[in-house]
Amino acid sequence: MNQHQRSPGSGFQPNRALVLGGGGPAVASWTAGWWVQIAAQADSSPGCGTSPEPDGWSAFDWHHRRMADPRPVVRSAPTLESVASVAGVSRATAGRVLSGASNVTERTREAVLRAADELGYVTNRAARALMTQRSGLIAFVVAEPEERFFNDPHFSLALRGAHAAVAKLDVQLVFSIVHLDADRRKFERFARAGHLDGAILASLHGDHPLPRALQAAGIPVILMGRPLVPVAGVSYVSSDNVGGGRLAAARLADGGRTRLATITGPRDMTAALDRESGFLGELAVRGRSGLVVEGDFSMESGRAAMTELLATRPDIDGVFAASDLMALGAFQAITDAGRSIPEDVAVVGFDDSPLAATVRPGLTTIRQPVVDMGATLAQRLLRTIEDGTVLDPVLIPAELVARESA
Amino acid sequence: MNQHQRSPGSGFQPNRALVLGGGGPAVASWTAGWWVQIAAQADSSPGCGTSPEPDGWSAFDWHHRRMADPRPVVRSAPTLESVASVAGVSRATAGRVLSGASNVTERTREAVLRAADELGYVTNRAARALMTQRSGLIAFVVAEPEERFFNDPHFSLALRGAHAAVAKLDVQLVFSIVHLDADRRKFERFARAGHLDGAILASLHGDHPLPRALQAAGIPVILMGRPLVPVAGVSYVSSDNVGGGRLAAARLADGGRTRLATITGPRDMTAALDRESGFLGELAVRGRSGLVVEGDFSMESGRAAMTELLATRPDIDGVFAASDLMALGAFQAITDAGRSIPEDVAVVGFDDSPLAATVRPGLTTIRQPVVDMGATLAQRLLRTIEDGTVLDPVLIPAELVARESA
DNA sequence: CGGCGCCATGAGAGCGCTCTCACGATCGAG
DNA sequence: CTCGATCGTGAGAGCGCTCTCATGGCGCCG
Repeated sequence: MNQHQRSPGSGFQPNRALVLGGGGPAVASWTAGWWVQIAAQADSSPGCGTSPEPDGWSAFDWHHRRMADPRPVVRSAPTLESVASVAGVSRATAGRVLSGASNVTERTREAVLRAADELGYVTNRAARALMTQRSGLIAFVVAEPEERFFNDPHFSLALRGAHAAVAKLDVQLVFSIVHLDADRRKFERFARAGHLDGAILASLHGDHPLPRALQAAGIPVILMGRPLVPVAGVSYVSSDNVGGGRLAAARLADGGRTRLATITGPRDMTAALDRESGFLGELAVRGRSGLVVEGDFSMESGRAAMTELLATRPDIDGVFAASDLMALGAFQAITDAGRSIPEDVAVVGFDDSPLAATVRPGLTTIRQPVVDMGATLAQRLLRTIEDGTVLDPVLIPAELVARESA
Repeated sequence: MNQHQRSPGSGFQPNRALVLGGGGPAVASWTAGWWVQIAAQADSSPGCGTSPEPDGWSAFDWHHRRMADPRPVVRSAPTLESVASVAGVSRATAGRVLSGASNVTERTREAVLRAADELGYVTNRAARALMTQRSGLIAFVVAEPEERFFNDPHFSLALRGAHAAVAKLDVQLVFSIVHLDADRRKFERFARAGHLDGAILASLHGDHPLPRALQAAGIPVILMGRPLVPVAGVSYVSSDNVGGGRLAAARLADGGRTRLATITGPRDMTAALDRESGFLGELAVRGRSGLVVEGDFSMESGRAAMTELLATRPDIDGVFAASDLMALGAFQAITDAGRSIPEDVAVVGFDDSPLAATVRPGLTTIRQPVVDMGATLAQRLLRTIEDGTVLDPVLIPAELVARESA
């Protein structure tokens, strides 16, 4: 269906990755402010024309190589010691000032700060971590196949919220996708070895072992979405999926639609189950019922489910898709079947993803404030890290965003 | 335009975040495998009903609090020392085995490995980092406002590629958005303090100071996209934007379109400039010319630009938008103007983002293999970190993906 | 059989920091 | 003026690891 045609390159060169000459010396030998590295064995192999391989190091080799590396690395980052000597005080006192302790004369305080500023001193995190058992690192972990994460704006929006919440603090976000069991074990090792201060876990299917494992390793955890099986001591932040499902049902019913259906998410996630039960529950309250087809939150599954629905019940006139992506898939199926939205079939989605507003007709959907959720997750996790308090789970209200599709 | 309507909550409660009782003890006091934390002052404040604030800690406070925290943290993670004693060897020998050095008898080797396995030993990264000056951390930095990052799939796809490339190694990705100057300084501090091993910088506008700053701090850097101003010792990976622009022009011209225009990206980025010059260059070769309107890669700017173009030259029949998002914006403007795609106006985008295939009509676009680029960036950065070699910049060919819109 | 070299191992010195403890100076109370 | 409390400061002990250097055992050559 799609024709592909290779680009000729700027100068119409042959069909492969181009390597540009120049643009910087091939051998590094630069000098830094307070750090000097000297590239020893040049090996400025000019080629590497095709995709450069990471020549299959294992994690093991990576460190091994470093050890074997004869390159002289001159350390010269300013240390607390040097700050102290410049300021004419002891290391202890300098440390006191820099970590904000009281019990310091204003005079010495100023002297130390001036010295630190002058030297461009920055606390060495490794050393600090070694003492404090705190790394200043929080992980944002997604337990989905990579494609899913990146196709669904949902996760990256949550990541954004978490990043924003953490941005002001001296905490950094480590990003990880943990899909396979091997990934998970690798991540667990990292968490334990890296003194990861805590982790936000998003999109856990079924009874995923990760929360329990991290918990057991003494690492505070918070979940995005209610877990299928509760884990003691692990809190979560979820949107009000049941309420959202209800809103969707009400919207369709109030709009006069009578032959209704829902395309659910994967049944091993509470988000899917709750949206479904909210939808069906609200219909039941109104003395109605609806068809149910299972999807997996992806656009393709939405299209397939809708196609199936249209085949089963050609007179269907209202659909609630448990994600916007599935709703858009449904859009395609409906259009392909020659029907129109919303005249023939009304569609309600879930998420209010950026796409919802841009498609035509605009997608009526249930908004869950994902960015806020991400921020809330980070904030509460920090709280738990700080003093061990495990806050109660939070349910964030969903709201209907009415556009043209229903 | 959009009506909003609040969700009633599962139980039709009032209009605010709901706090659930239960779901885990409010006070943490759990015991870990080899790590015990005891939550001292309970303060299980049940409220936090609205959006919980991070009660304004500075980076400073965060660590200060920790210091002031009287909570007894019993360290009991197995150390190299304990592994050694279990295996009946010295710490040095245990270390040798665990870091893969040779010069160890098979017998002792096995003994150490068994002991390590038994104790669930994991190398303490802080301690290792302190010695090796290597953190095992690589940053993926985006120098854009947050919205941009998250609205444009481009970046997250690159992040995905980088993550994939790094996943096998014992290296973790630190994710950061650096937009404001304050962000940048904070990040620089982190980089220097955290012994960040290297950084991938994406989407730099103009002559951004970050690469130079990191470079000066001795931290290897690689750029996604050619920088406007070259930085000595800093390599990059870019798609062949000029070639891509040419392909777009050729496609439109070959399709018989004669009244052409391009919607460019922001002129402070080479990606935008190169696509534009490729497009105009190819037209020039064919003895033609085209209108130019500047956008900023976002959908909204594409819509605005297209609206402007249609007003200026109502008879326009072919447009090259320098990003898919802008192309979709153009779609809207064209449709809103009552014209049809591709009959009245043909549109070519750039990126082949996931959206391109799903819109109707399908968007003809220039594919740049962003995921691969992300991976390549990570691989080359690792190479530089490893031995100081700065590889030559790489240009990755773009290719035309033909769909219905042109 | 003495001596040389090689090799596996252990002892120990830090990496840069935090934090405890001891010490001298200052101060108010008796 | 003396005594204990208070306070700012310095000395120093590690955190857990890597890596250098010394050591002692063994094989090999002369």
